Amino acid sequence: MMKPAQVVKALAALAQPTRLAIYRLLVASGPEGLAAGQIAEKLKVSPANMSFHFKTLSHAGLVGSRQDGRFVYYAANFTVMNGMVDYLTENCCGGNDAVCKIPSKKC
Amino acid sequence: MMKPAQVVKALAALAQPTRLAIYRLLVASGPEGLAAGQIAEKLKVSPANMSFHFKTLSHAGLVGSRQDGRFVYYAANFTVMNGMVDYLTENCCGGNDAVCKIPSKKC
DNA sequence: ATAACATTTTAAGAATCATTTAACAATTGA
DNA sequence: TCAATTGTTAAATGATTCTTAAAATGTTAT
Repeated sequence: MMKPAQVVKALAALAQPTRLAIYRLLVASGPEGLAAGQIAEKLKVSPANMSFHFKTLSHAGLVGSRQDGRFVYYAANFTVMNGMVDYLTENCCGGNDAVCKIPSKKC
Repeated sequence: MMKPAQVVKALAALAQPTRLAIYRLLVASGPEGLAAGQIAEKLKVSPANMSFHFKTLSHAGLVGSRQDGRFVYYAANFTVMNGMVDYLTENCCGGNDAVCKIPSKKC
């Protein structure tokens, strides 16, 4: 189970319009990911601001990066998001199945 | 599907140690919820600060409240969290099942 | 080497957020 | 009614965050 501080960091990383949009683009792009510049262009964000947001997402463990030539490719890492959801729904509904409103969760 | 701004608001509401702890207590407490004072005592948070955080969680749609005598009971509302998770995982892995790493999600 | 390209770093300013204190409602019981 | 209990609101302060601009790093092509 993730530690609270790490969950907070992941939630905070996603709680920003630009970063949320970045993350969703990467989620939809699969393991190959996208180059920083492609995302910047698509979202109309300056390179410097892009880097700032990537650092936050990286530091939270939500994305990884690899360098390919002069491009840097970013890709979503689902481990942290899965952990985040598990943390939020842990022990949900006090163990009462009948009452549980979380799909894919057996309370 | 939720609007981005609402998702950001929900994520931001949970991206704070005290509020995350509050929410988890409520998730585990089921539909009956807990009185504000019980949570404040358990988490060692001042009433004023507690109210501040409740307002944030309420405004994000993550919790609801009802008055019972002189107590105010708060309870988790799972709709927004489910919507949040759906939003994050929408179109995940570019539709490639084999690669998907999200349990309970059929890409 | 030199220039062009892709991204990161640094520094600065404005905006937002969390916490505390004190004062304010609302409900119950004497 | 009066006092005690429960919780909210408002104002003030300190800390964090977002954005921009400028300079710097690393990579490729000429």
